[in-house]
Amino acid sequence: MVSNAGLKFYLIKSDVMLFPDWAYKPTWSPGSRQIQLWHFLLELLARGEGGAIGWGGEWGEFVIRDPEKLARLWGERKGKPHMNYDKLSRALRYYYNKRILHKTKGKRFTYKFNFSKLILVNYPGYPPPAPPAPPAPSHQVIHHVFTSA
DNA sequence: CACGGAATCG
DNA sequence: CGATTCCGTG
Repeated sequence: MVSNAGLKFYLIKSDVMLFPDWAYKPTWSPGSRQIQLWHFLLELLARGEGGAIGWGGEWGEFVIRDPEKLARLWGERKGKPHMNYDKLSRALRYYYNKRILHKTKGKRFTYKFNFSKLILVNYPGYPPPAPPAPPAPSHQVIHHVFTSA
């Protein structure tokens, strides 16, 4: 992992993933509030932990390989020992209206992040006035994905 | 499994 | 507000 100009880069299965700092808050920031579910999912995905959850075919798509294990992990993080996939998935469904996630229909346990909307929802000041970064060619494509609506 | 209303909580 | 809990419906 490499930090640079408020952005973090993660190497995952030979793909370079980029998350803005605010999007990668495994712990609670200055505001000191509880971890959010989609933060938690990005955290597991970024680590490429592989077991419970992993990236899917399309950009931003992910597949829950072991739903009950994921629920158990999530429950541990939140101190909810009775967490299960039924309840976790309800929380995911609430993300549909918030435009953070949507379901990949037909594909079991498969959802997809709306990365650009994620930025709008959680970082109202986006995009920053001056994004003058002279990015390395390898990062430029991905940076563009994030900055375009 | 997936969806979404409703009540409830911290 | 962002879940958690519970549950009826398809």
